[in-house]
Amino acid sequence: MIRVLIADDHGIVRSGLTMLIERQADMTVAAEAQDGLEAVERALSERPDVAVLDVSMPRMTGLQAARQIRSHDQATHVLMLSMHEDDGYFFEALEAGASGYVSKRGADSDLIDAIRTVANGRTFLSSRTQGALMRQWLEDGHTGPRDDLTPRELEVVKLIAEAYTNRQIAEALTLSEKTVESHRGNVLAKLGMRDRVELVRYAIRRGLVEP
Amino acid sequence: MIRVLIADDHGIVRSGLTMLIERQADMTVAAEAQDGLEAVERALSERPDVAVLDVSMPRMTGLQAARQIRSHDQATHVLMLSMHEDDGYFFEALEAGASGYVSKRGADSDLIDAIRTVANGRTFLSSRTQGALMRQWLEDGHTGPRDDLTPRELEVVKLIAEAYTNRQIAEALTLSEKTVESHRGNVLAKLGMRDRVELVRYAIRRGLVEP
DNA sequence: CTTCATATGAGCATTGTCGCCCATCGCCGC
DNA sequence: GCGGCGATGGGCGACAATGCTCATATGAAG
Repeated sequence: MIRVLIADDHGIVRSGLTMLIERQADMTVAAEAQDGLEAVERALSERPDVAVLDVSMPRMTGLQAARQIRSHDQATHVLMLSMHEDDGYFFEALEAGASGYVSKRGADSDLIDAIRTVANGRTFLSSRTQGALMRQWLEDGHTGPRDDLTPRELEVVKLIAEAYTNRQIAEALTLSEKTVESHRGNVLAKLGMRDRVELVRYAIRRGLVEP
Repeated sequence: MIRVLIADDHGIVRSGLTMLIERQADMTVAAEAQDGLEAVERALSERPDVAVLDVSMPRMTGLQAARQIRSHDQATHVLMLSMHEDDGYFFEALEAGASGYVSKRGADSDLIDAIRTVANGRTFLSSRTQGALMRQWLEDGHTGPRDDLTPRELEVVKLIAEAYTNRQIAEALTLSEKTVESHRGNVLAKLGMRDRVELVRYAIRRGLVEP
């Protein structure tokens, strides 16, 4: 019996998913959550085989929740549910430890197949595009490291996205303002961005901070 | 028997809604559609009692579809389904001829109640907030403020969150940079914020832009 | 041992942002 | 018609952010 955790902030969607899963002979819904934080709590207490997480949820995104769950419990496999198949969260989801990525646009059978696949410890991709992307991602040696950014740079980006000024970041990290500017400048160059506004969007996409 | 049309671009959501409705003794799903245009076609051919339309769909939004359906067939009542209860589409939905507005965040029983309510030609509101808004809307003769922000200010905020500089916004809107700064300044004051970084987060929270 | 990445920091010039005050115009409600 | 608000803009000053170049120390990788 595959025990599944459902996390989605839309009650109606949750009901639909639950009915879908309960209709399968080999699956049962172990818990439901209506936001990311609750998803992490329920995942750690219920220890389901599969956690189905919506990408976008209040309090904590699906990406952040996936990181939390995977870092505490490798036995729970994460299946990410997204609105659009072409959104930018695909790679981030894999880096956050997700074993599968399914679009809500897909058929319900896709979701069921995906749950069975990731429950067995394998990886599920919902579209051909993503299959190609995945192969490229693996070939590029992205198997271990998760970032272009160094830990220090990540810290700075996080604070920038929290609306800290360079000076405030310098104080918070006990650095010179100049050093903060260096890190920020290096990050902008690495990501091909122009200003902190783009960085904020990046940080939110990556689930580094909450909107 | 209440005959229902389901229109949503997310297959998994469609399945959930269909199961939910088919489980009711007095309802049946007469048709499904995966975008707005198809929703109009199916509504006009099947003439369901209730058309449940997602606000955001490809090819034609739920709002446009509602207008089309209502202008051709007053017998079909439209129930609008939205992602967030606080999005700006509430008033527009009513103006487009919707008889009800339900958030996907609500419980499944809300949706079922809403379908029965609008099938009887009455109006359904899914949340207390919307009840209050509705009363105000009726009292004000639908001059309802959906935000603290004026339309112009919303435009500017949107562009700020898209990483436009003041100068670029001025060009895009054919304005002076000074005017853009005025709008931005007024918005910052209204929302009690300090800089554009906070505005970006606000805009993303509000769903004005994608991260 | 040398090379490379990371972290740290400076100087200087340019551009962007923000706060504050002000003015005009048009529209709407009383 | 008066008063308020929204949209439009100007001016000025202070501060923040960005670009560019450069320098140093450290530790890991070769």
